Amino acid sequence: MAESDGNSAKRPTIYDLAEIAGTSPSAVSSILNGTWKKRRISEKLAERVSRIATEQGYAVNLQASLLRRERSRIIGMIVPKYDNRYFGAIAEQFEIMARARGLFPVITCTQRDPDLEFEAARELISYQAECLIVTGATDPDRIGEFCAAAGVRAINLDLPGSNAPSIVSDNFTGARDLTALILSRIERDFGVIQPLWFIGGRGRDHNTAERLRGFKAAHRQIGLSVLPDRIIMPGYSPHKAIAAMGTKTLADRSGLFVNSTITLEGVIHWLNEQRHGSGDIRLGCFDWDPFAALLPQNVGMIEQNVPAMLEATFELVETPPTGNVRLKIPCILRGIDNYPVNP
Amino acid sequence: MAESDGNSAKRPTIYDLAEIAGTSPSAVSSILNGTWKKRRISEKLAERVSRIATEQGYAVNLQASLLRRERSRIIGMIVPKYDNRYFGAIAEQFEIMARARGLFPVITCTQRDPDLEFEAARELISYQAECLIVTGATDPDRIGEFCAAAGVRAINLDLPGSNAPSIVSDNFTGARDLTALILSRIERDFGVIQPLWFIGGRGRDHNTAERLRGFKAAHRQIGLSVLPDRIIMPGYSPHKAIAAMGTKTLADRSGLFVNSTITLEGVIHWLNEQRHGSGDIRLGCFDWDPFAALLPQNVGMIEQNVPAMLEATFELVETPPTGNVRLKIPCILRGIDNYPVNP
DNA sequence: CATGCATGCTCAATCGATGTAGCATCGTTG
DNA sequence: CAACGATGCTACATCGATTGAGCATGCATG
Repeated sequence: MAESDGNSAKRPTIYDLAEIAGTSPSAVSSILNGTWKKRRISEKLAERVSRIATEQGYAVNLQASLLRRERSRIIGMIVPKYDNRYFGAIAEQFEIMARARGLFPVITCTQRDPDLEFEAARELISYQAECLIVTGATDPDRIGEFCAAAGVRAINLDLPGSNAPSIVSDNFTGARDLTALILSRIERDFGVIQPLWFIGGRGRDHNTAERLRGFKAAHRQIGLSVLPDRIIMPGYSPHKAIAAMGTKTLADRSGLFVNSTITLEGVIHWLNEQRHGSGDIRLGCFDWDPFAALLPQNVGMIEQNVPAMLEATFELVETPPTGNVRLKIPCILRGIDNYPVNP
Repeated sequence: MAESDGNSAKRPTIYDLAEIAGTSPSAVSSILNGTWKKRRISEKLAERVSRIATEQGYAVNLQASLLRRERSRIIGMIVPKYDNRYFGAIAEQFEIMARARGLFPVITCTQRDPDLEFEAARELISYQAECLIVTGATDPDRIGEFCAAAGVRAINLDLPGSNAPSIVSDNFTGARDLTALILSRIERDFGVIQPLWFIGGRGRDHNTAERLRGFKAAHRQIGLSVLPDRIIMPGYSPHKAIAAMGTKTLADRSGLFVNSTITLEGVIHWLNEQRHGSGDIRLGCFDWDPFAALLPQNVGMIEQNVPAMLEATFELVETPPTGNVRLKIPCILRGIDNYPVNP
């Protein structure tokens, strides 16, 4: 970044304002931080100093202020991506709810990169965050360990860890219900009962494992067993999904369980290329997207209950739990009955 | 937030580490911030202190560090929402590019609320941000004025202001080209040449005004004039779009210019309710969304060139311009030819 | 053996805001 | 008129990291 011009005035401090107003820095400080009544500063001086502060474009130096205060009221969050509705909603709701509680939210995006996750966590702690919400981290325990050593509280959101309280969706039940829905729609629309494909995610990832467990449970419930070669876990990005599916052939009347909206992008791309565009496929997707819901093949989406998850998060923030809780928040199944695709 | 437990150790400082290591705080400081070679600290001591720092979970207190340093390297950004691909991409790219330049990005989301925008800007300046990227602000000049008074550089992104350099998409050309595309598709698919509807945004909003200008220019180009009662500007949110359209009747073979993906959500909802689902409508939308692109009625989307916009932004960050530049970044028209909707 | 220089550290002032302790002035009361 | 309380301020230490100045030691050189 360019050095600030020599001529452009430096940011004014309480010492500058005190000199202009002909008073002391202490008075200025207490006037600007609202404690002036308690300190018996006259209304007259308070008004004059406030006016000068506005004129000079004063903004408190939080570095200095927070250094002196015992609490920062900063609450940090790391999120992996901003490229889908789920994490977007988490970030937005988090900021709103934090502000409503008089806290200062700071969010950092970490690109699903374990090292960047760790560096970002360290950075937020350096900012004196009093609490860290670790969202969708690939290695939450590494961060949890550091937080513990630094004496900062950590809460895992979306993906659980073993050394800090965790709040996750009930992935098993959500996936089981979505799988059951897809299976029943295939039967209704195509008249066939057959195992589905599972596409997206990583096998070591807790949520993917849980969803696969739900996926299998729903199959078992109607006497089907899952075919191992129909489980494709190449990660989350669209192009990885496309590459992984490139090797497969998908019969008509197939059903797909798609593990995330970002994977769904790749899946749809692939289906369109394979001329599977129309009525010969049914799919459901874990996570909600308003436009994806309109895809003609789509029979249902799982919406994770972001407000409930964050409500639970802030409850843990406000009253730290004893022991290592793991909360499961039920998901919302949004069944879809789009216009008929087989006219 | 709950007070930190009395028993949990406070965060260690360089003084704590110095005592443990049996050395001075200065030595510890220089070892941990990388200036120790210049200060002729022995490798042996450096290693020992580093080890102790790791053991103790030390993280530098940025409040103290930044207070002393002359530069913060913090670069702030405010964005209105995280609920669409455009702002999500801006936020994500901004963080990546800032980090690549050795800067510390801090982003705040302001809900399109002018007061919150201003408060957030003030807060970022209080964090000692050296530069503020003001994205999609409803009142950028208010923030620009404050930044000028505080001696902090501001750059307007997405929506222009009059007192700071601005980087905006070429909304006029983008809208004109998209409008021309929709008009030509209506002629091709329906055999009619008629004015389109314009839906979404606010009339006083610069981008909406520019897009409307492009919308009108494209009509003029083929000898049509725009009908004033077909211009609906109720804001951006889906439910506002639905409410505003509730009063209108849309003939078959109509064409719609939709001003944002978030408005499009409401439009699609309304169309489906009105049983306009299938092949009797064509629309185009300003802003890109991968799933919205698959809507059968959709004939094209404008993708704003986020990488180019941020490239230009960081160029301004690095070499502050003289005078009040306003850069226009061309958009990308993504024409879509979805599977036939009139089988 | 005095001098110079390199090595390996420590000391202390500093950044800006905060808050406790304290000072000066004024009016009131016994 | 002394004592006291209220009013309206100021002085100063403090938070943790940084950094220029400086100190002590060891070794080499004339």
